[in-house]
Amino acid sequence: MSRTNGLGDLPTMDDVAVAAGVSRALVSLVFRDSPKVSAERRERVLDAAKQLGYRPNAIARDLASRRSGTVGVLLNDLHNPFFAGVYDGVEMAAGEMGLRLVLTVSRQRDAGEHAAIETMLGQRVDGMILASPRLDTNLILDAAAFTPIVVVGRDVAGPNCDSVMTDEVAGANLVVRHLHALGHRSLTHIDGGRGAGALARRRGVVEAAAAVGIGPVDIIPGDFTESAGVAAARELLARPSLPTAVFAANDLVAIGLMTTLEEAGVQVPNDVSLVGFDNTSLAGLRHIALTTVDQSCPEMGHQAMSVLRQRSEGIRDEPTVTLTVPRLVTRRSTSAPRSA
Amino acid sequence: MSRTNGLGDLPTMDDVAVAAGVSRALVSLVFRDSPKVSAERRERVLDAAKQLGYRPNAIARDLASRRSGTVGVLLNDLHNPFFAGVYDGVEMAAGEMGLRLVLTVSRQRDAGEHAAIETMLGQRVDGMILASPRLDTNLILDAAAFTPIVVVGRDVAGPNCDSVMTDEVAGANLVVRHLHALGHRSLTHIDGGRGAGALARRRGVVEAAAAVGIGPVDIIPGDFTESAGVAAARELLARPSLPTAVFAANDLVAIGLMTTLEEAGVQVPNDVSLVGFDNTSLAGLRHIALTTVDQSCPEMGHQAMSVLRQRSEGIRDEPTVTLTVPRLVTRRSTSAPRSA
DNA sequence: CAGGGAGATTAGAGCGCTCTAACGATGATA
DNA sequence: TATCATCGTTAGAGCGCTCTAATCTCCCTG
Repeated sequence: MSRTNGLGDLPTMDDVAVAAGVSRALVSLVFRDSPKVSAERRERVLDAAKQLGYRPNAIARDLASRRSGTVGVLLNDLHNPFFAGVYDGVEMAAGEMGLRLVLTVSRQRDAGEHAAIETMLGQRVDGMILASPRLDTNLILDAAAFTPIVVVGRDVAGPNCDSVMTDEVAGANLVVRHLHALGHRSLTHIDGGRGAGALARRRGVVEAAAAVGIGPVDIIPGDFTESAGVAAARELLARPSLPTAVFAANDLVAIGLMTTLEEAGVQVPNDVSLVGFDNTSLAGLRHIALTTVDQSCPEMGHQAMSVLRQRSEGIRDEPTVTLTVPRLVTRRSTSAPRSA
Repeated sequence: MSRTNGLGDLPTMDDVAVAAGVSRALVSLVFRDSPKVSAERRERVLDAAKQLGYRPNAIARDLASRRSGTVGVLLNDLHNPFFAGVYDGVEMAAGEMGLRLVLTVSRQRDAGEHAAIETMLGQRVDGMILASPRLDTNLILDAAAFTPIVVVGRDVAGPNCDSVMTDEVAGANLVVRHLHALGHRSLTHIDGGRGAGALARRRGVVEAAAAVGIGPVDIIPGDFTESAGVAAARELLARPSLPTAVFAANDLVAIGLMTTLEEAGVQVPNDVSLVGFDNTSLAGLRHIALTTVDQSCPEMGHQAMSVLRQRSEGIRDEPTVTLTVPRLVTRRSTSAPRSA
């Protein structure tokens, strides 16, 4: 993109000022909705602006005012409805607060995340919300030295950096108790690997299982993608016998599992009960009907914006981790084990 | 977000210049990777910059250089995987061309779209890609007076404005011929309403149906959402008899239909064959297995960026509509009608 | 009618960078 | 030795706005 538009130069505030016969400062006041402009002048300025097709240059405004008025939002994977949910909440809160948002997508690559964060810092965003980043905690904290950061879905609290996430332990507890109540006495967990919150989730599963007396949890490594679910299913199918219940790292993984298992003739939930995490729109599809944990993505997004504002207004000082309360959503992918 | 970060002021290029004992102009050259800087000076500057934690201010750079180097991308609905696909293509092309992207999401509201476009114009983006906008054509063309625009999924060609979309007529043809070949002799179409491309799609359906001799197409109004599918299904269920085949405006609508029909005990495809459009990731889920039309979202996104670059480099001058070739993806939601 | 505000308007100095034109130093050329 | 490119470097004028402090009106008060 070498030239801008081939349409000549756009009118500036000075042009409007001349056309309206006032000073540039007055035009500036008009466009910032200042109450100290007389109705008559305001109208004259707006007329002139419309006449010229003037539109304030946000770049110049941001430079002169030394603040961008924007919050950067980093989403990891546009294909995962989890992020759409989080973004909904962020956007709603931003609207309430009159903030602009700058969205970037890192496509699940660490390098992409880092580059995206650097770009936002260069943009001088007034704050950043990182949704389920995979990036190294230290690199995130480094960035937090320049602008307040709120991380969603993972515990990265530190100086100038807060977190908003679900109470993973409580969530895992809900799942384990649900399966236990159905009669399951063993459990396989597909791990989320380096995905945000995966560690806490796994720890929660192990603890909860121990608490209700379900033997050592069988853990299969994975990540947060559908293909991890497919891979895990293949591994399970290669074994002499299937587990009665599988708790996947998230919905996407669960769907990969479900698909692959059913292709192999395994019935869900008759042969294997399946639980996901996130309660994405996918889980709710009647055809999937996945039992899962709702961590209220929009609420997390909304909270993230609130925390960010509190921090940048100085109300908040100590690093905090805000936990949302998870909720079990029971659907048709879980039932009593065949043996029971 | 009143104050920036409470961390004091960030170092500027001047600070780096002083620290390195050179002029600001030289520092500027270094950060723009100019070949005319001696290796020794370059290193000295980079050292000083690292020392100070300097990061170029993109806002100032953009203002001084009179170009933002960014392309604005407007996505309608983050929950529809269609947009994730288009974005993938846009991002890939932007990466190849070394352009920054600014993403905005309008959440299916016309007012949101308009505001988002205004914001991007204020940002002085070097171009805009609008994915399936619902906005009035004239408003889009107005915006095109300020910066080149490429519209994806809808025909809005005009001065400084191009379109990239699937050959809707060909797509509709594929579907109609597929259903006809299976033995269907009547067809119901759920319309996409004001959604991008819906008009062309409907026209294609009607024409193709006439061409193969399938009677007048039964058209039910709707839009591009899952709930439109639910509503359409309710309407169908209220009738004395069901159609043998339904072609939904897109995958989301088809899924809404499928869910609601099956809840009512109707079997897909035994009782009703169902076809979607977009070949989103949802359609491919084994549990959905929706026959649909692939319009290659990433390819459209990629093409959109190419067209945009051609236009801003002046290679392209006449408004053009680029068509991608649709492809029928046959899955389990279609079969011969019961009567056949 | 002087004095004092309150309200409306403006001058002017930046914000942090880019970019053109000019500069000094160096070595090649005549 | 004077002349001239060439290369690396720099001075300085903006880019289009914001924002503080000053100014200018107009009206009220005593």
